[in-house]
Amino acid sequence: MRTNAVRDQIMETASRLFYTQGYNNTGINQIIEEAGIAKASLYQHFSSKEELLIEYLELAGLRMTDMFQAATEAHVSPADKVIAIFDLLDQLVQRKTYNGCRFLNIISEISMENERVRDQVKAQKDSLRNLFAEILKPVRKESLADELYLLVEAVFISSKIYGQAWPVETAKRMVQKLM
Amino acid sequence: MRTNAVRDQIMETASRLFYTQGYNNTGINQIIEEAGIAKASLYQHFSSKEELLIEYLELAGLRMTDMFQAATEAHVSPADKVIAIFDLLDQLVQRKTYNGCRFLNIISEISMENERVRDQVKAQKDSLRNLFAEILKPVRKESLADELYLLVEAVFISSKIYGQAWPVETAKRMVQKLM
Amino acid sequence: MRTNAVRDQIMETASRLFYTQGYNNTGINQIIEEAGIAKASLYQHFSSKEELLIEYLELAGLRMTDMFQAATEAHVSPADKVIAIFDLLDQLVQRKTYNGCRFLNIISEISMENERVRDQVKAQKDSLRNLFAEILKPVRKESLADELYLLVEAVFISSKIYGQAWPVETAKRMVQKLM
Amino acid sequence: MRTNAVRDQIMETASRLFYTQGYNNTGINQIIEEAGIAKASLYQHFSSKEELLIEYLELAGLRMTDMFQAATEAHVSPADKVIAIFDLLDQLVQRKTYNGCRFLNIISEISMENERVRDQVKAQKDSLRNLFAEILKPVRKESLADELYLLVEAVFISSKIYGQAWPVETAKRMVQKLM
DNA sequence: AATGAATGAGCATTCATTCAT
DNA sequence: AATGAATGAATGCTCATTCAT
Repeated sequence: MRTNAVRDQIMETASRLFYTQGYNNTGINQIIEEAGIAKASLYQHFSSKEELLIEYLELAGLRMTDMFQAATEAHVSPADKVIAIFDLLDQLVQRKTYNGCRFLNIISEISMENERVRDQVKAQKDSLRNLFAEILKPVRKESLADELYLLVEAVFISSKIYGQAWPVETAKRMVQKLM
Repeated sequence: MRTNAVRDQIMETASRLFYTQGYNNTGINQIIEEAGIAKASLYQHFSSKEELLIEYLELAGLRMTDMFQAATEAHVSPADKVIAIFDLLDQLVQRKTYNGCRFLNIISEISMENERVRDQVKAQKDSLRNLFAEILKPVRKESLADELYLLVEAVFISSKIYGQAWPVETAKRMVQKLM
Repeated sequence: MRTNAVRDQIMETASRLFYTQGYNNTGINQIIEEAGIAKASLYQHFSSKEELLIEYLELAGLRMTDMFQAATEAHVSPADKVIAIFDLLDQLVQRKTYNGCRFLNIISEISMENERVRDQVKAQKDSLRNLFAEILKPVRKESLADELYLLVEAVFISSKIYGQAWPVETAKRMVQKLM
Repeated sequence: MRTNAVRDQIMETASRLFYTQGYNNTGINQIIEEAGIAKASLYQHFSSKEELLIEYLELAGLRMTDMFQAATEAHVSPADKVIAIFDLLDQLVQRKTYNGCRFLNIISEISMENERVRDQVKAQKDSLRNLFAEILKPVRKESLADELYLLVEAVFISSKIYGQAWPVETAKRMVQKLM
């Protein structure tokens, strides 16, 4: 699969709109208009709006996984790696453009019967749980992994609700206690 | 003001559909069809779909607050009260019909610029945080309140993603550690 | 038919709204709301919205005829009577609340196939033509009557379009020439 | 930009219906049905019903202006040109399909607060006043222009009310007197 | 005489998708 | 590969009118 400028442009536009406005609130017309392409061109590259959604989740998943992975690599000790992840999280949720976790947003918009979407979300969340598990394996604290994972979810969602710093700060304190 | 059967029937139908399918995926047409009433009858009782949403959130908020409150009242010690809340949570998220927290679902569907909805969600979440704070006041552990709140959110959302028991069980273990 | 406060209140409200907003742009709901009565009460007094319209035209016709008649009575000579009519017209079309002639407005809103409405409009316009004819009879200038009538219509409609004084002033000049 | 058959078909249908039934009494559904197209196709060409109205007025304005202009061109003297205009008017208002002046009909249907519509109407009427003014300039009788304009309006509106020939005949007699 | 509740038909508009070129 | 035009189905909402009390 070669790189394709038009396809990338569509994906980039759709991603931005899906995140800032939500999937259901974003129409095909807005996507093609802001991407500057014809409607039929979109359907040449993506067979349906749902296909666009799946790929959006794939892409967002890769990027998010990379970010978390990268954040840990500058550190050696498991504790420092964990802290680095929560520092990254801190940055993410305090951005002005923060509008919640892409995956948590989607599962509230899409019926849970939609297996493809649900699997994408699960896969992404599993990768985070695995990251924690691998970090904690050397110190035999794998059982902590899902606890930390829960805190990440808590931060994602409550930061969106309140638009304030206390949720991530509270979570960080909890991390200290738990480790 | 007598009870109004039609109005209640509309609200009940809308509530069920908003919860099981989501707000955006539920059309007025489906509501009136399943409620067995005429379209104009719906608009006689609710001035808009958004009004229906607001009242749905109000109602759900009252019920949820009552449930949590009631769960604590059978117990005396703060620790027992807290445990009772997480036991209730356990029951909720393991129901077959569980489809996430109504409030977390909505904030992912509705633009955050919608102040009325946002305020409803915040109010509901604040009431939970207050409940924890009041429970913990006698033992001077108010600082724990928001930590417990975060765990509740984590359980709500990750239970929806995974449809499994481990998130709530993990959270309960964390509660033990934290208290 | 005794006087009836409720009925009069409905008629007064409907008249005001029909004139300021137009017949089609005025809903039954707005009428009953602003009149402060129940919907079924309106239908107790008027069998349909069209009935309301007919009576509105009757009432407006009576008032308008009276006004023109009254304006002439302070004068003796036909010329002065005619001038008095155009002076009254001048006042009417320069009011801030002027929104065109009620009858001309209606015939553009209602299908011409509606005989009842059409007859009301014709009757009103005929009464004005007759007034001019009777004024001019003593001086054997009945043929002028319809010319003056045309000028009145011209003033009504062009004043509405332009919202300025020149149409009525121009018409007055024409009257001088013609007499 | 090629001619567009569908667009023209929509415009033609809308024009016919707006004229014969009025703007408010013509629904989008009737337009698409009689034009034989899908609803979304209409909205591909016209962004709203109001847009359809504006274009209808533009088109009608061009045609009307052309007709009046053309009527004068066969004549040389100002007097003959003026007479030619009233002869054309005579033809127009005596057509079986005559249902009033499109512009006068619209201003009674649409709120005067609608600037776009009001401007269209004024522009059309101004063009007629200008035509008279230019015709009369060579003989230094520009002051007559608005008098003649008023007579045209009077003919338009009273012909609609009565559906008879006397209004235009009366107006023609007045023109003779005035010139 | 008066009412609040209920209705069927209609409104203008937008949706994701497909077709012919 | 790319397009503009076309579509059927659905959207949320309003209309004038009627009914049961």
